[in-house]
Amino acid sequence: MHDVARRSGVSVATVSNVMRGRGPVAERTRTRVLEAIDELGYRPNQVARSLKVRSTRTLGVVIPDALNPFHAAIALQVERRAHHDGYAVLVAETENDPALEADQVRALVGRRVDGVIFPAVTEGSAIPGELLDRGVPVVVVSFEGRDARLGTIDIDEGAAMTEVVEHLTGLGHRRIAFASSGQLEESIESRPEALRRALARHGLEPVAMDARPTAVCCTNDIIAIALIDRLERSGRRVPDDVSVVGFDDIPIAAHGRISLTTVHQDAEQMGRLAAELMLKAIAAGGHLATRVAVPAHLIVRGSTGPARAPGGAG
Amino acid sequence: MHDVARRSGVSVATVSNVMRGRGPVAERTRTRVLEAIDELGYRPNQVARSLKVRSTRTLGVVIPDALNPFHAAIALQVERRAHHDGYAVLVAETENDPALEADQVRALVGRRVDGVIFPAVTEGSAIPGELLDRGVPVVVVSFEGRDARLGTIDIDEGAAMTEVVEHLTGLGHRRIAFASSGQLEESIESRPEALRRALARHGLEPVAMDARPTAVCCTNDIIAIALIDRLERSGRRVPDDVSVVGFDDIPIAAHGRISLTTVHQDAEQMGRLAAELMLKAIAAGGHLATRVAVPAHLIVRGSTGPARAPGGAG
DNA sequence: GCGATCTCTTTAAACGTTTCAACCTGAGCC
DNA sequence: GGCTCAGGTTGAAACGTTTAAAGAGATCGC
Repeated sequence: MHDVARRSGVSVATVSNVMRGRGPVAERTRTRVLEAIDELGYRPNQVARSLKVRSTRTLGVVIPDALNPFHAAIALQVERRAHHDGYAVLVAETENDPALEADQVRALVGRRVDGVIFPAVTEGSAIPGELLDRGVPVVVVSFEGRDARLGTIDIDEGAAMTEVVEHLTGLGHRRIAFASSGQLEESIESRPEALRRALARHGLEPVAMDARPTAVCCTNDIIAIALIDRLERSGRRVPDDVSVVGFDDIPIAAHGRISLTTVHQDAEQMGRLAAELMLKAIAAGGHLATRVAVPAHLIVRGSTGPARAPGGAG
Repeated sequence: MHDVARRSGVSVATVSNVMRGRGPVAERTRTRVLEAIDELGYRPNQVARSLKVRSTRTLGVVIPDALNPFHAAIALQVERRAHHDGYAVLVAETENDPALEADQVRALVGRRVDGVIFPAVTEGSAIPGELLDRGVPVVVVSFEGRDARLGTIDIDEGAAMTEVVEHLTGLGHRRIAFASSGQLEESIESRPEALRRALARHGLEPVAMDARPTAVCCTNDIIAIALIDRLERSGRRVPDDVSVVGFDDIPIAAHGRISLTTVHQDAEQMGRLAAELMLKAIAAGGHLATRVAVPAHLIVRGSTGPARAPGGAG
């Protein structure tokens, strides 16, 4: 910047003015400065700027697993929307490990991100609260409101699970199980609870996986698809022997050979909304606690079918 | 930091010393400072530090499509490795759009990333060169060396395609096509060329998709899997009517219902290598132009089978 | 008892911006 | 001609760190 100033015979303050487009600057000067800028290939140093204006124009996205297309899609949308407004995004993986999550968030705080988005927050985590205490706006996409100060993209899991249960019971299923990744640390999991409640309304209870369920609901599509593979490799056909339902509706779920009955969520919309909420909160200079609900509904495909021997043993 | 200094009755320089763990500091002082630090919940401002030390400890990862699990896996590994060394990663999506790519890279330069990694670089892009000119180390994962100054994770597509062609011709296929995403802008695509050369060695030439090929090689697994779906929805069975081979070996390819014959690449290893190359280059203070080759080899699964009527018409 | 030598600590100048207040320079006005 | 006033421009102080160089006590040898 000094070089540009020297070369165009003005002060750095003026250069700053033309870069920022504010403050009055004579047309002649402006063009002279602009020339100098591209002769020198000058690119303003955002870190200096960040230091001065106390804003990094950077968002943190804390994601449990970038390989889950649902999470990836949300993160992608956030990135797009953020880039559009001149924000960059720092992604941090947690691998579902609370210690790593804490570590990552610490790093983000150190880097002074302007806000952090959790595309999937773990149930008991105190992290968002800590961020809010530090004055960092937070938006989570989550099943239900928690700390009132944070932005929430709400998905109505209860309603979705009700649809699932009605579909399944309508097909004659009574022994229904819930499946999630083994290393699930009672985290993220509001879903088994939602299922339990929906079943209860039909006088049912979830059964264990080794109780030969005729249908199983999975915590997400990845698990569901893996389960189908496991079942079929061990000789049980889906949906003839057992029905499987997923959650998220990732792209592969619609593939003819997979044809997974699942709960559809609009990841693109959710990501965009999350980013917009965040951007708005930042612009408003504070935590605007908003909650926006997005619908989720069942899509019936080929992985669910009539129960084999309704109510009977396997 | 001033607060910490005041509270513990020392100068900011001393606080800095204890934070950085360098310079001699008396045990008594150190503990006093540490106490003050956590009483105040002080977190050093990395942006100020970055400005001073002229290093942001941040890497840029420029990725065409975060929804492609192969790219996502590489990015993920980079993030892990980088985090391990105290680096953060800024991800930028290009959506295969050169203009957006340029824009994103400009943003990264403005933010003074210490290096940028391209998990998949577009063929004609001048971008890496520009970065190198600015003194920003670059590593690309790519098919062949280009600018000698950049780090390259090399994959031997020629050898892989040779395996593919041998497998296919061994099954009696002679009319073999190549398929890639429609909006492919002759970018990334060294693969059709590699296929062409491998075929030539058997006296064959690729045919067009509408010439009723008996086998088709896809530019990646996503395309291959989508192709299978399209074919089957239009009544042609895979592999009975047409064989399909992919590239990358993303996780779903191994699923029993998909069972895609494909070229396996170790994304995890590639990501890790890319990150390590970069970290090493940064530590060495320059562009250490290294090329590390990773093997890629064919995995035969169920999506390829004997040609129907060898050499004959569909 | 006095300089030399340690060990620990502080002073102050960066790093590259932004921004506020102050400063010019003409022009317009009476 | 002196006044105000507006448009342009600039000086300099931040922002929160790091780090080289200088300082301040102790300790020690003689």
